[in-house]
Amino acid sequence: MFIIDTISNFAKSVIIKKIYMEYNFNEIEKKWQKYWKKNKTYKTEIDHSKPKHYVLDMFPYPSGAGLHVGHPLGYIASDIYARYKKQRGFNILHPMGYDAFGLPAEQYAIQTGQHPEKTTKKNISRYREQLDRIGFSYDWDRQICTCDPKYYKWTQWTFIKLYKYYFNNVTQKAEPISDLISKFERSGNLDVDAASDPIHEFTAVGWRKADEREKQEILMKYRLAYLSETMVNWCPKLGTVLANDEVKEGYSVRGGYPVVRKKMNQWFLRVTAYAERLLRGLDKIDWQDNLKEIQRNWIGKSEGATIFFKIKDSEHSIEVFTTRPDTVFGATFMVLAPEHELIKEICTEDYKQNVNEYIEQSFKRSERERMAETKSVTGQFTGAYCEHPFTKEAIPIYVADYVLAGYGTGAIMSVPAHDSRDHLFAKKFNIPIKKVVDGPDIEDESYDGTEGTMINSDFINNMDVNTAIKTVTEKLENSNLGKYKVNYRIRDAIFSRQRYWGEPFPVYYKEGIPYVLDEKELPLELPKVDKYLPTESGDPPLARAKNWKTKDGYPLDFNTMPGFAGSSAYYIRYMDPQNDKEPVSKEAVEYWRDVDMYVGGAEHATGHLVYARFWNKFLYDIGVVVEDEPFKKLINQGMIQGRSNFVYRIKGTNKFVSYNLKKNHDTIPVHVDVNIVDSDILDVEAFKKWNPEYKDAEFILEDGKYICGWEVEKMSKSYHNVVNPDDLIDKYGADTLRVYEMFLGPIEQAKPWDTNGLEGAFRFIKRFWRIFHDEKGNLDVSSEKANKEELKLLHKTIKKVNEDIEKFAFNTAISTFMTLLNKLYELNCNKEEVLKPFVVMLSPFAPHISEELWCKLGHSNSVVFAEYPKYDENYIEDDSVVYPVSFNGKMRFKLEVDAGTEQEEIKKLVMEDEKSKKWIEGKDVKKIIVVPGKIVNVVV
RNA sequence: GCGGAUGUGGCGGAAUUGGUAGACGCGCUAGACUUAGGAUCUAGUGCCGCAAGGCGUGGGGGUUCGACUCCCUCCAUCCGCACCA
Repeated sequence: MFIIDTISNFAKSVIIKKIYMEYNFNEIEKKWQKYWKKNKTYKTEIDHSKPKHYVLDMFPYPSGAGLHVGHPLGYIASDIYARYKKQRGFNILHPMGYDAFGLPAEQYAIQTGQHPEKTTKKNISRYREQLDRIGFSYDWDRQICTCDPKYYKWTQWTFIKLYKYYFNNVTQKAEPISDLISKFERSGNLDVDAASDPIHEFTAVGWRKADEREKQEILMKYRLAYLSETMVNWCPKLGTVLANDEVKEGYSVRGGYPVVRKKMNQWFLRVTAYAERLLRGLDKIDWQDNLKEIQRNWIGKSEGATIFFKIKDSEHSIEVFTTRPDTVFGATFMVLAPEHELIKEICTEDYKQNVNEYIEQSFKRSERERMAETKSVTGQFTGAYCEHPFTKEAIPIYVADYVLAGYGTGAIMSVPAHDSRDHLFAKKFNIPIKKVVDGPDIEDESYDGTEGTMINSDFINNMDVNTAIKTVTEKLENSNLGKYKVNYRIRDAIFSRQRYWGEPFPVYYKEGIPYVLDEKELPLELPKVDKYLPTESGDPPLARAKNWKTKDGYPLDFNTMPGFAGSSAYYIRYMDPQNDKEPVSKEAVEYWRDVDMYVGGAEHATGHLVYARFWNKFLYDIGVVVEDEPFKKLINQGMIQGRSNFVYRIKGTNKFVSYNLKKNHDTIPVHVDVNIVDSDILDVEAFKKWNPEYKDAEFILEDGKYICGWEVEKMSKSYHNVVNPDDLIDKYGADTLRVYEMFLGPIEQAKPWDTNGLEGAFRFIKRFWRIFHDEKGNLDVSSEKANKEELKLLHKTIKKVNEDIEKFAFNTAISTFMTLLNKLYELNCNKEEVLKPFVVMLSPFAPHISEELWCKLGHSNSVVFAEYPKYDENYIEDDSVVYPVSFNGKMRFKLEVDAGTEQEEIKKLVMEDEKSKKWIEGKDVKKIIVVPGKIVNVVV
């Protein structure tokens, strides 16, 4: 007790000190973080006596802005899971690293001339500081960093392998190019069924006659990493080419700069070769269904047929792909994509000018424009006709940009009666519409369905659609007019970037022909350049490097690899990060195998998660890894949204009106820094200081307070709603932050951040601390045996928490802890028999306080190594059951009976009960339903 | 347009397999201890109603003794893909 008769700062500081004496999270957290580091508590080694469990976070790009509270959400979840699994007897691999190549550092380098490595290193150490304060159980000795030459050596190594392998469609796996060469030498490419660019057939003689350049050109069409000229998404502002998924609505995803289409020579990865395996692999892995669906969509498999339409008065034919070969008799015109190579050849003199103009026009239209006009169709007749494969009728050929060059064959047979876009086109150009599937009227709208029988269709008349598809396809194959075909929407990934801050290609050019370096020469390190910009002649920044040549003097490639190169196989390097002889040792990969639990953002659904699966499958084929799929289970954490606060400025003044009074004024909402708002009440003085503009601001208050409005938005600097974890840790401690982030709601769901709620988690942690102590702050734990009720509570908690952690439902696990703690206070229970297992259970969530209490309870080893409490169902058996008794489904009262009471007996008890009378009065009891252990329902 | 998800108090969210809707927490109200409290504790808190009671899980309909949960339909919000032949 202390008596203070005047208010003084001294008194306050004494009181604050007292609170800190109770639970000084600052000191405790620092102490244990130091302990973990010193004792290498989280060091992981291969241990064949234990089952392995690999828990992985998507590694971050270390941006200059540091972490906000949304970033660690997934890390906290996976950390809890990893710590829990460890206490359950697993040997845990739980590493962290950095995806360190990337545009922002390079942009910064362009602006300041500072080497991106320098900024990257600085950002990494800032990230590390922030991560360390949250108390993660990473084995930092395994840290990797994609921009480290020791790491990217293996990215380059894999590229060389991809270059030296092709995909055999028959075996459905990657095989060495050298095997392909021996096949060519034996019998040309006649017997080869491999993933390749379009290629003409050649014989063994043809192969042997070819010179080096021709041979290399042929091989290039088969390699899994290949150089090819294509239309690319060129971003002039960034001076680089972007992959399709890096472009959104005609603008770059990073930076938001315009993107145009341009023809260039680029490195590609033949991802399409693995399309079927990428698709089938999804059935074997435990990912959220919506995510698998996105990937299926992305791969875009469709079955159908290719059909050749012979062009009149020409050698050529047009190959089309269709999923509806049954409608072939309804094809009344053909459409080629503007990029189609045959257009120039077949176009007649009369139409040449119009066609050329149309093509030019459509090239000019950006992706965005093309998308905006999906309702209208444009096109141009070429003057040419082709022949229907069965009826031999003449069919006009059009060019139109609703047909995409990159999908199927870039040409379609148009069946206006049964395809809505074709219908639109036919109407516009007055082309006949021929109905071939019996069904709804097709005058105003096409009938795209597959219910109905064939009409006007020669040999398939009266068949149903599915039989017709089969019959037509067979006929096409038998008469060499076409064949069965599976088509995929997924495209090969462009792998070159005209940037500096990425992995250099281990490629040199000899007489213009590309060759890869010998593996022994890796890593090929990034050279120094004077500027991080393209050269005056438009070459990428690497062209500025002095002596950018092999030791024999051949020029090296100027491109660097894209962001997904370094992130595609990082999980493998964590298994054996220091190995400089091979990507991963046999022993390590055979022990750790694959990632058991992968946690990260859903924004990588189509990028990283497709490329990494592709990359892994290739490494599997060449025997580097032992699992075909890299990520067995995957959880997407939802975004944490910001909760913005607003003040309402009366138009044309510097006067602000409180939220509930604003309707009386003409106001504009202004974002205000959430850090000067508490429970939506504005700190008026802080507001005045916040921005010089507001230093003379006036306020119209309500109840003496200024109430702010609020809205859920993205967490962003520009909305002034960013909350920094460091500030919260200073104020509440890391354990509170961890508990609160998990308590917020289901991990997969997007949810708004609200700092006010943090108090609840803080109270829980403080109450947890206090139950171990007396008023003086001394440890006070009873060694008395726990009674039946207490044990029942404990074991119910163990059961529920186990179930919840296994399914990543941390929010309900925490509320279970809160309930247990509340009950223990009610029961006045501070018995070690209950509290000890409680500490162990809570330690994955709040590791620092748990370590401290564990230590205080007399343990010399870290709680990390403690055994997880075992659930015993004998403790939770009840002697009696409380039945909710409902009448017509509405619960009216509760009835306690002994466990094991017969149903008939329960019915009798209910009917005899005083409280029942009121509800039965004047009505007939029709039926009584007793669900054992659950409920009684009386139907009246 | 196609595909997917979500909709529950003032707020974040619970609810096993169809069986007590609103656990747990925030906020709020009242009180206790206090010179004081951004500490702690106690009680209350879905809505309407003095009460008895009634109404309540986006709207409407259905199945069932019983529906947040299953079925049909409509609406809203979010995400992914976007002329995919």
